[in-house]
Amino acid sequence: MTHEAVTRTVPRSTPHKRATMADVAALAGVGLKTVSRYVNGETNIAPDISARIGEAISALNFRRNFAAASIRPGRHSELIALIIEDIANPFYSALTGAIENALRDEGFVLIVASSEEDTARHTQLVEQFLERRVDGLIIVPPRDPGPQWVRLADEIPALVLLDRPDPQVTADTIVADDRAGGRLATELLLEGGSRRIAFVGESLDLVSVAARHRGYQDALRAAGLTPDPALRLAGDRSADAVSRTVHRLLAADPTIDGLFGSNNRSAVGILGALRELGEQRAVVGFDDFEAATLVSPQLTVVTHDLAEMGRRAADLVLRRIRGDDTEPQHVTLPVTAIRRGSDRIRPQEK
Amino acid sequence: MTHEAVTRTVPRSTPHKRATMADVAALAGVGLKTVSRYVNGETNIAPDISARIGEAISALNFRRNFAAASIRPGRHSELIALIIEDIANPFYSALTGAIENALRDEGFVLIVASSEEDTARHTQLVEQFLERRVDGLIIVPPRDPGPQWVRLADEIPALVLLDRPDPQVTADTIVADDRAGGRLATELLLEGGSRRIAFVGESLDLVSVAARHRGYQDALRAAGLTPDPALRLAGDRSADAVSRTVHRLLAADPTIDGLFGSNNRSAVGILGALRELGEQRAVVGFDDFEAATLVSPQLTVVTHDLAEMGRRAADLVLRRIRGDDTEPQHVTLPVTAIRRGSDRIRPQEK
DNA sequence: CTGTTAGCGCTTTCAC
DNA sequence: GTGAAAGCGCTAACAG
Repeated sequence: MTHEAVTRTVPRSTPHKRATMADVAALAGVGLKTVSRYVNGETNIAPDISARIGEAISALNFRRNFAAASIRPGRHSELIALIIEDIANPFYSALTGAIENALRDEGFVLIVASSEEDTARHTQLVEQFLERRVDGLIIVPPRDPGPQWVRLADEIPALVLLDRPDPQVTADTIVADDRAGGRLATELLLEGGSRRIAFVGESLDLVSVAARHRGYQDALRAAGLTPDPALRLAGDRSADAVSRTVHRLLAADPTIDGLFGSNNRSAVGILGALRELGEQRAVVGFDDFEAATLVSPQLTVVTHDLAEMGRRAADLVLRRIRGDDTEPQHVTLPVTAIRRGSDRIRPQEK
Repeated sequence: MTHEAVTRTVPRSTPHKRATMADVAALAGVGLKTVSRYVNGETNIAPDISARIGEAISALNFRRNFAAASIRPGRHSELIALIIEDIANPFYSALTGAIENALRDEGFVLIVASSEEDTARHTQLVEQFLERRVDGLIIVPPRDPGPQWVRLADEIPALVLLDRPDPQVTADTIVADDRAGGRLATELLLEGGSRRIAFVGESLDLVSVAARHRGYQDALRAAGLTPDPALRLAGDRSADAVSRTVHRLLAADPTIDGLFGSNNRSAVGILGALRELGEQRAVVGFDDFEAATLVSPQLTVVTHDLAEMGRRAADLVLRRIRGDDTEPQHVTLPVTAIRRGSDRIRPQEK
C-alpha cells in the first residue's frame, strides 16, 4: 500500500514525460533490444530477465510509443480511415459499426470523417490521411470527387469504394444490387395494385440512385406501363425537402397511388408528407430503418445488409494491406424485400 | 505532358517507397531544414528557393510523414479518440458527427471505437489509444469501467466523460439534466391526465437512468402520488426486450395509463408493444429520434441537444490539450420538452 | 535566410 | 540469449 502511494501518477496538469524503452532498459539493467523483444512478445528471453523487465515496465508505467515504432519503413500504421457523406446520418451507423468491429478484431484502428459531399473537403481529407500514412481507406465517394481524384486515389495503399463505383479508379468496390432492388420495390407496388407509381430519390447523378431508377423503369415496362417523367422526383437531399415535394406532387396529381422512396431519407419524407396530409398511399422504401416498423401500416422495404457491406469492406482492405495484388474485386450485394404491409394500400381504403 | 508520363505513379501492387524530405532537399539542391520550413508553412524562404522546393515536391509526389514528425517530445499527435457504447446505434450518430466536425476544423482527427459496455474491451481500447499517444479521449464510460480505470484515466492527457459522471476520476464531464428531464417527462404525463405511470428504462445502475428515475419520483410525489415499484421496469437493453416487458406489464395491470420511456430504445420498445397490442396509452420519451414524428399520434419527448454535447466535448478536450489546467468542468445541458401529442392520450380514446 | 548537427523512441542488423 | 550501433523521417538548436 505504501507502494501505491509512491506509484501515484503526477497530476494531469503537469504532463509527465512518459518513460521510454531506454528508461526501462536502464532500470532493468538490460539492453535496449531485450526490452524491445519483451514488448513485442518475442520468446527468446531468459525468465529472470523477462521478470526484471516486466517489473521495470510497471514501475515506470511504460507504454510503447506506437507512432515511433511505425515510422520504420515496411511497418504499418494499422490505421484505416473511413470517409462517408455524413457520420451524423444514422444510415451510416450500421456500416461504421461493422467496419470498426471487423478492424478492431485485427488490431487496426478506425478514423472516421464526413465529406459532406464536398469535393474540396474530400480531397483535403484524403491528403491528410495520406500524411498520416493510413494503411487503407474506405470511401463512399462524393458525387463529384474532383479532377485530382484519379491521381490521388492511386496513392492510396489500399482503397475500397462503397456504394458508388468509379470506373476511373483502381479499387475494390462494393455496391448493393441497386437495379434489381429498384425493380423489386416497383414490382411489389405493382403487385399491390398500384398503377401510377412515383419514383422519389436523390440526384440521378449518383450511380446508385440512377441504377435504382433504371430498375423502377424496368419493372414498369415489364408490366406494360410507360414511365411518366412527371412522376420522377429526384434531387431532394433531406427528408424535409422530399416531404414538401411529395406534398406538391400529390396536390398536382391525386391519381398517384404508389410511391417508391429510393433511399431512407426519401422514404421518411414520403411518410411524413402522407402523415401530414392524412392520406394513405402504397409506399415501398429502399434501405431499412427503425421507424419502418413503428408506422401504421408498417413500411415495406427493399434492403441489403449494411453490416455485411461493412464487414466485406474491412475484409477487402485488410486483404490488400496483407499483400493481395490480384485484380480489383467488384462485389454486388443481394437485395431482399421485407414486406410489412405498406406495399398494398389503396387510397380509397383510408 | 511528357512530364506527366514520367510522374505516373507505380501501380498500387508495387508499393512505391514514398519520397522523404531528404529526397526533396537533394532534388531541389537545398538543405533539409529549408524543406522542413517550406512544408511547415514558414515564411522566411527566398522566392526562388521556395519555387524549386515546390517543384521538387510535386515531381517526387512528396507527402510529409506526420507520424515521424509527431514522435518529437512536446509535439501532439492531433489524434482524439471517442469510445462509446456502440457506434452502430444511431443514437450516437449526432454526437459523433458533431465531435468529428468540431475536431476537423482544428486539424484533429477522430478515432472511434465501441466498448459495447464491456469492461475488458474498454480497458484494452484505452491502453491501445495511449500507445498511439492520442492527445485526448472522449468517453461514455461503460457501466463497470473496472478496477484499473481510476489509474488508467489518470494517464490520459485530456479526458472528457459524457453522459455518465464518475467522481473517482479527474475529468471534464458533460451530462444532460437527467433528473429535471425525468421530472419534466412525468409532469407532462400527469398534465395529460395519466395517474398510473410506468417508468421504463435501462439498468438503474447507470447514473443517468437513476437520475431520470429520481425525477420521475419527484414529479409523482409533487402530485401527491406514491411511486409504485411494480411500475418500474428497468434492465432491458434492447427495444425488443422492452417491448416484451411492456406486453407483460400491460397484461398484468391494464390500469396503467401512461408510460415514460427513459431512453430512446425504451421509447421504441413501448411504441412497438402498443402497436402490436393495438392499444393506446400516453407515452413520453427521453431523447428525440426520427421515428418520433412518424408515429400517430406523434411522440412527445424530453430531449437535449446531442450535437451541442458533441461540440462541447470537442471544445473541452481541445482546451485541455492547449494547456488549460483549471479545475475540471462539470457541464449540465438543459433539457426541453417537444410536445407532439402522445402525452395526452386516454386509453378509452382508442 | 540557410545548412549542419544532433536527437525523438523505436526496430533492426550483426556481432558476441 | 543478448547488446552496441546504425538509422527510420522528421524537427530543433545553433551556427553561418
